[in-house]
Amino acid sequence: MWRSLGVSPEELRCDVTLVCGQSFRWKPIAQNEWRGVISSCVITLRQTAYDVLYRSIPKDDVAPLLRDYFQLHVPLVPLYGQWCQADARFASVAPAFPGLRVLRTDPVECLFSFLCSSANNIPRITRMIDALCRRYGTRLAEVEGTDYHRFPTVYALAAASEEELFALGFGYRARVVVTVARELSERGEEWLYRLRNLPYEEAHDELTTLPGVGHKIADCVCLFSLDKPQAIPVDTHVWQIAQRDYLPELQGRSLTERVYRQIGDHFRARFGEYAGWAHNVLFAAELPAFRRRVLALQRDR
DNA sequence: ACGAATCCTGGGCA
DNA sequence: ATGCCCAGGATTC
Repeated sequence: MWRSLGVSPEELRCDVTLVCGQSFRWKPIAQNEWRGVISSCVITLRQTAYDVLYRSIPKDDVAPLLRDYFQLHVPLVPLYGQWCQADARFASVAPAFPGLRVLRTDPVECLFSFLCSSANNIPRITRMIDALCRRYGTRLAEVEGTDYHRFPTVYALAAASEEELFALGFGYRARVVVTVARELSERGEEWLYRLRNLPYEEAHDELTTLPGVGHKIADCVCLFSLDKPQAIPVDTHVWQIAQRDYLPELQGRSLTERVYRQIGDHFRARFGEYAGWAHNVLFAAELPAFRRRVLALQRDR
């Protein structure tokens, strides 16, 4: 039996939000339906013309969990209005991506997901995370013939062997995952959760003390799981966007630490407190999987 | 401080 | 078929 989340498509659209590389745990199971795991719940979402509906196993009423996960306390429509005012370029792509929110994912899940992201692509990262959960995560339920697992704890990952992860197809990331898991199990998982209470810059710098975590991954974890909406992860796509649309004087330069910071500062100055959310829309418009939407929008004008 | 090579793998492309 | 390039990067030199 479906329950209503009571949120309009302008405030939340699942189609892009769930599969644009913030979380790698959602799978489309039918037209306008997705299934994934949040915490220890297997959740099914259905987008309708007026609302988002949900079902969950085993708990029934996971509305509070979902409202937190989608950060529904943040009104998105006014932010889109503000960003369109601030930037003509944003205004030209935003209509193709209504309701695109930044998720509030679990920090452990977020960190290990992005440790797998280096020199990689979204479909493959999704497969790797899937393998990781199946192998090291607690099994939660079987739904329609598919097993769903909780994301592994750092302690489970710390007990894994590099060889085994390599065999699962992690490549050179196998070592990074195991190393960070062992370091975090010594510091305790709480160390990571406590970063939510620190200012953005401090949380960012703390994260880079972990081996294999540079600016980009630190910013991903800050934005998608640590309540730092001003964090701007500059990946190759954002680097392209910055050179092409915002800071043409950077063309021909390379993405050094200084340049990285300069790009983030530019976005923060332009888009304000929730710059990371705005950046996420521009980023999605750049992904191969969604670029057609932008083209279609521009054709219709 | 900067730039380049290196690391696993899979898909797209010439 | 084969080789090359690139994909949500960090590290080393």
